[in-house]
Amino acid sequence: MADRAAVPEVIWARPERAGRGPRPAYSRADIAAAAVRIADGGGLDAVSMRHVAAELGCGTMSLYNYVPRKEDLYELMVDAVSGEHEEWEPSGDWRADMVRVAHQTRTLMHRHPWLPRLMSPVYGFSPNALKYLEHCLACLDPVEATYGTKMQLVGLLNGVVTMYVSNELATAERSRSLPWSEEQENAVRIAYLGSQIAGGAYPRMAAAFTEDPGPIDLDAVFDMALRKVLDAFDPERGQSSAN
Amino acid sequence: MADRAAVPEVIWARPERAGRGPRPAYSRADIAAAAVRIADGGGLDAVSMRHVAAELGCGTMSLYNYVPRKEDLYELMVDAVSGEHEEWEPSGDWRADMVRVAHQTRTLMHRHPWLPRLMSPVYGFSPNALKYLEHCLACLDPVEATYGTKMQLVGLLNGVVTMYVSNELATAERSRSLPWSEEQENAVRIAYLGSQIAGGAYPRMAAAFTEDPGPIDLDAVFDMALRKVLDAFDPERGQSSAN
DNA sequence: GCGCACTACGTACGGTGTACGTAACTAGGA
DNA sequence: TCCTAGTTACGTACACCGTACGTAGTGCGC
Repeated sequence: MADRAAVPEVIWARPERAGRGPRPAYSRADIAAAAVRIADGGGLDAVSMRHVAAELGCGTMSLYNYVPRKEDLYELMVDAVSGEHEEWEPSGDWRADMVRVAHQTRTLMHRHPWLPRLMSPVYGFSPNALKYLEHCLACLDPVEATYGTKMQLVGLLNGVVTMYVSNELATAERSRSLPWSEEQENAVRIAYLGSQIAGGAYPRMAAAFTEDPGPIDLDAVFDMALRKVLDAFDPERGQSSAN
Repeated sequence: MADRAAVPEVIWARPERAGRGPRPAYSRADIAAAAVRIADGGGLDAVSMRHVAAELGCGTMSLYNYVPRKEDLYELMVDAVSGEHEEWEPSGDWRADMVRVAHQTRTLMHRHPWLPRLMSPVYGFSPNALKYLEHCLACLDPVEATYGTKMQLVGLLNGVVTMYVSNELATAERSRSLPWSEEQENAVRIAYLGSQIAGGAYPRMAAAFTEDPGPIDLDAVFDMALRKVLDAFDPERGQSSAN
């Protein structure tokens, strides 16, 4: 009725079970799980209302009883995998705890490579996101700072992790929808890059690419970036700006 | 013919003008400009092959002579606006230069709010991206570090800027496609958040939201995050990790 | 037990990316 | 100089998308 009207709605605010009518055949968790299963297996682009409905075993339009818009389906998915975040008693060493949080987020994103693309601050208030944030703030209890600053740290850390994993996954995820392999594409791009650099217009880029990088350890690079960000927020280290 | 075969291709490697046949009616720059115009005006989702072709004034399928896949159209767009990056003679103060670069990127993203969504490392080797990277490396000449480390700094800085602007723009961009206003949606979400917090399960979140934030100055927050990241990379400051 | 709100779902519409076929055109090789 | 192969131009068609709408059937609250 007037339910589909142009009034904003947060999916978490509507009850799973309405008072009247027949009892819903699926729970929100069922739906999220189905969508996550599809995304894990076929990439985010495989998540369509039709596919999810088929995976659930119901008609396409029945899904709209549970999920008013596809955007809400995404919100369900993000919340579901956010629930995979393991929590622990804060150790007292906030840096160690935050490193652990970040690593956990990274492995989560490796397990669900579509997650970075859905990472959006507007999903920040789903039930499991609230739990996660509360846990982060608990880990930061030893830090002398306002909650505003702590939220900034969590946000920046999440952002950096998301960025890093996005980069790690970008080519892999991209090649999923392309009719050629990741290696082929890389080879062509590097060949083109080489031809450009050979022109001499980009001397520093040329130097950067002839420089022996040594063995590249993605994990180590990730760790280093992490530590740098945490260093920047450590109140015990000298700082050039007020917090 | 066998040109559309499953062989990877970088759009920058194919010549704008082929030897044979009639001369192309549009340049790559024309096409990129048309797409950018549409995205600026109607959001990234308004960029469809049909719309761009119409904006150019040609048939839909004619576009495919210039742009083999839509993905390449995106690549054209990112490169085009990357060309708006202004360059300057490095000042010798690399921190100041990098701050300037970051601010420029941010204003660029405010001018083209669809840019963050298209920021992908696979687009990193377009002509204007090469120019941009070379300029960044030139600004970092005073820094004693390998090019690898410098590239990491540029990457991390870009990532942080992208993250920040994404967050700034997320709700605004989202509300573009929704049938209600951003304020309405925010009000509903905050109301829900309040109801959750009132439950008492998230004491720190509750404290964070009752804490008087004072006047929030997005520019100042951005500047602070920026400085923290730069601090972390400054070799003249003590550091807890090898570079 | 009546009525109504809810569930279920088929159909249909307007949009998307793009494969394919055809016609016009032009530059290189004979 | 002419021929022909490769390009440009573009209409048609297909599979798929999100979702508005209408119609049954179901079971709770009054």
